[in-house]
Amino acid sequence: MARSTSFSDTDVATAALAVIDRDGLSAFTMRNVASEMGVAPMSLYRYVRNREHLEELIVELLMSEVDLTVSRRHSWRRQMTILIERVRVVLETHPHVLPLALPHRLTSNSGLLLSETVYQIMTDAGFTGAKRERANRILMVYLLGSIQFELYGSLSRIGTSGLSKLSVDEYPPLIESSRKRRTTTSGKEFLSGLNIVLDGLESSLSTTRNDRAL
Amino acid sequence: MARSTSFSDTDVATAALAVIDRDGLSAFTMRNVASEMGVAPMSLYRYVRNREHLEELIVELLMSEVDLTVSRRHSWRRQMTILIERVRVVLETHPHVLPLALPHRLTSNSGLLLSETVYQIMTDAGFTGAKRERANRILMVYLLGSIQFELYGSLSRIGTSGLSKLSVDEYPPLIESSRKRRTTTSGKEFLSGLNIVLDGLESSLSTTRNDRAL
DNA sequence: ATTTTTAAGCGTACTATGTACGCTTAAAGT
DNA sequence: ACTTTAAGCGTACATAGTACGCTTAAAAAT
Repeated sequence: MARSTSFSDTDVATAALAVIDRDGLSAFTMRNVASEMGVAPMSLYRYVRNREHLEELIVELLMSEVDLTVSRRHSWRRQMTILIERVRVVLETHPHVLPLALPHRLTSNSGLLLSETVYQIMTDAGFTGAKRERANRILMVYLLGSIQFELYGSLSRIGTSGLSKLSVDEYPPLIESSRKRRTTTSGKEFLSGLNIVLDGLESSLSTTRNDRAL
Repeated sequence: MARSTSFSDTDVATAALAVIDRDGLSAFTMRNVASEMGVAPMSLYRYVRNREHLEELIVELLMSEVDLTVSRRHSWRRQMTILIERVRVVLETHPHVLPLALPHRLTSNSGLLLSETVYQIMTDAGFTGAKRERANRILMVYLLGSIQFELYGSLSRIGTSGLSKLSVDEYPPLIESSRKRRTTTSGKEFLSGLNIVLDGLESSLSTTRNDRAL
């Protein structure tokens, strides 16, 4: 009965993501995103309720980039490794978004789908009841913690060497390069650590009681 | 040769922490903190360079609350459990500060001391070289991830706002799990998960190769 | 083709916040 | 009492989110 919308949720999120990837998180303002879309600042509010809503759209877009299909022919460990590694890769591709992604990941539909997939793999692997709950939690915790560790851990190391006053947003190329230098290493560390966690989970699968003495 | 300072770093951080604990993170503004200290907004800048500096002071204060002394008579698992649990308890006591604590934890002196203590325990436990690095990383990752998970991640916390829009048919296992989470204390989950991680680490201690087939 | 309807698009403006600048003044040492 | 230096702060500005309401384009109805 009236004009149709010019932008989809994805369009808006894509524009915002472009701004963040290009100019850093501090450049993520409603005004900049609107400018990226070629509209006036207030026009953006025809598509999002507020900034937080826009953040949700961004995370939704991000998480939807993760391919959730895994062949069931693989062992559950391999399935899990493939899946979690994919998330890590996607998030590492957009390093500046991480501080947004963490708080919003579970309110996003795609985030829930990821959890759901992890859950499914654990179920097929034979985890049930409390063990499944715990396994699911540990895996998400490991994923979250690793991402966090890479993000702030490596940056603060730079800071120690005398660049601490530089913010991520002010010197994106510097941060970028240091990140790339560490990526292959951190990728190995990530998988190695994941294996340890999977070891622990695997042994819990065959144990009757896990509340061993501390 | 002139007037002496009225406030120490700790004084300032304490005031800021009081504001955050009482009124939440959104109330953490330079003006509010100054008001809490009984001075004008700009007076605060005699004690901190900027807001980020103040954030560092807060985290420093927080982490210094963690008692790092652990009896070496205990097994390394128990020592580690005690230590990490203490951190969790402290952070849980100031839930609103978490979003600040995560980015700043490694720039804080106390944060580094914690890492060192963990490192010491792992060394005494017989971890060396790459295994020790990995073990240390995994433990910090687990701690960070768990805190993050409790803050943003638990589905029960999202409650109505996040899950209500999802039909039960779409995500049955997740709904089921969020129900169970309400009955379990996060502390128990935390320790249970930590045990799994420690299981994995313990087995890595006796294994020559950990790059098992994926 | 004309009219009607409804939302797209946006100019204006207000609020909250961080903080630069520079003046005033209190207090510590002489 | 005097000098010195930083504590304390009033003023002011830039940035960012966003409420409000007007204008207008485009789709539906006639």
